[in-house]
Amino acid sequence: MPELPEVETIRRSLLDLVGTTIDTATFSAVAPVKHISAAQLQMALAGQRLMALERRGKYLLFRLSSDNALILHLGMSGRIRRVTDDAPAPKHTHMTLQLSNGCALRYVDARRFGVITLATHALQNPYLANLGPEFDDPQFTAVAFIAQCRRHPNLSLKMALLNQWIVAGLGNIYVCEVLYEAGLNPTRPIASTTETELTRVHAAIRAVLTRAITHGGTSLRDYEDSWGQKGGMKAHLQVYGRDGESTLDGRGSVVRIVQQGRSTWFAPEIQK
DNA sequence: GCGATCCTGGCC
DNA sequence: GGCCAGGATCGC
Repeated sequence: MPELPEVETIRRSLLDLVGTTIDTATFSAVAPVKHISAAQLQMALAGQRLMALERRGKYLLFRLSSDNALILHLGMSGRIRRVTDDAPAPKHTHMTLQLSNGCALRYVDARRFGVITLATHALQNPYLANLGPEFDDPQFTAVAFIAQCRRHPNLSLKMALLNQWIVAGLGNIYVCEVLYEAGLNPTRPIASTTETELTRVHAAIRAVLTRAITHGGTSLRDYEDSWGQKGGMKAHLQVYGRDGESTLDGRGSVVRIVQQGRSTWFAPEIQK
């Protein structure tokens, strides 16, 4: 479900918990814990102080006093909720962190496409190993972006932005929005694009993600931050989910196509 | 590259 | 019952 802006919004909603200690960590029998057993992870988390909360692409990183980091990915349906009472855990609660301030964090993920894992110091973890740069990294320049794109000439623009190695954090919503803003057809292969066009894509990535974070992400169905607050970016989407309608700004009409099994929305008259 | 696959749930 | 869903990996 969540892309970079949603994960970033969740991260910010958790920042007041930095400095608290994880008293206990418990897992469901089918928790999507990877590369370590739930029992080992439970031991690695108990008694740990939460030193910092970071984000890498769509991954949320809980830095621990042991120098390890708890890594969470929310997949399609993952949510993180905080609770201060002892209300029963909702269905599909796969991890509960009981914190020293009396608050508990719940990781809820119906489809279990998410990931719960542990990284050692320096964030050694296979899930983070092949991630591309952050969109706001000073080293993520238009020149660097174009150079990475040119290594994959056969990829369509849609697929190039959706994989996580050219730039990290984009998902289906924001890829559609970025390509609308750049005025490019999502089916265009990288090889057919000019430097100018890719420079526009680079600028659009930065603009769209920044705007989405400002609005607290996009709540289509069930995305909320850890307080249960929905994001307001949906009201600003130009093309995503609007097949048969006009773009939000009224400049064109939106169609839906399918690329490698994923829906793409775009406005053919505007995106060439 | 492309489709299949991992899952559950909501909607038509 | 069928289709769709904010993701990513793994085959051929």
